[in-house]
Amino acid sequence: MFAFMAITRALSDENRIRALLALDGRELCVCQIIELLGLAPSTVSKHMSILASARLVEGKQVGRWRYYRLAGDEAPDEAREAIAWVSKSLSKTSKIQQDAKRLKEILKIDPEVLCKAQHRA
Amino acid sequence: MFAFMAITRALSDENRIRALLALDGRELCVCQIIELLGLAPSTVSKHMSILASARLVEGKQVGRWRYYRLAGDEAPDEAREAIAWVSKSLSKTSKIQQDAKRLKEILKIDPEVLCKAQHRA
DNA sequence: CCTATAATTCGACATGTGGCGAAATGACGG
DNA sequence: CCGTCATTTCGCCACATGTCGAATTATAGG
Repeated sequence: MFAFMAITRALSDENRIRALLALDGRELCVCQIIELLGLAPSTVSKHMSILASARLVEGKQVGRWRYYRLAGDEAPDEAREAIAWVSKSLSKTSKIQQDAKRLKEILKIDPEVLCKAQHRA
Repeated sequence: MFAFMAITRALSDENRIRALLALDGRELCVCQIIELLGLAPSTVSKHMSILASARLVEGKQVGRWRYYRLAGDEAPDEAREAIAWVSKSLSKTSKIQQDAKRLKEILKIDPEVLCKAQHRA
């Protein structure tokens, strides 16, 4: 029940939903999610840690970068089912499609360059 | 997206989840839900209206009483899928089973008597 | 080592939310 | 109509949460 409520609370914020769906089919570096959502790094970091606590996503450290991806087989059923439900319900909506489009552009940028640009802003 | 977020926000409170699952397979009068959750009538009323706005439940007025039941076929897919997911994930947990047991006792009481008892408390 | 830098943690603030009790609403029975 | 009573609405309070910027941590590369 506790674990389940962690999932529903994690899903109750629109920016977290957008971050979650951005991870559909790929890994993303934190700075790429920052770019997509247009929020402060600290805010995005907190959102991702909430998603990770709920076991909806997993993070892995690669050098200075941290990559997140959707929870895989080792995650609890309820988490994977939640992801499926969210994805099915929203992947066709205009907001999420717009994000997908914007993400394509972001992925073209070398992460190195992206992070430095954020540092200056 | 708006409608979807209404669902996830509705599901992000434990008492609302308990109320939702209590409606699995039956209609309940507001005073019965009040009794189950042990909250003030005004609080329960608000919870139910949040669930209803998200189209997870429907209310119908019968005389002085208002009955709620789970959303049926006319509800959006995402709402019905959410209910299925919640039910599948939680119906076997001890908290929800306890609620089911307690609900059986509550259903034995004449609603008329139940409401009056609450009025005095 | 020392600097630069990606990410997180911390501290502060505004806003949102769950809770209650009191007052309002609406429906039934005299 | 008028009182009774189930429920909702309103006003309020305590607390949770989203957000940011500043300070901190950890890692790569001179």
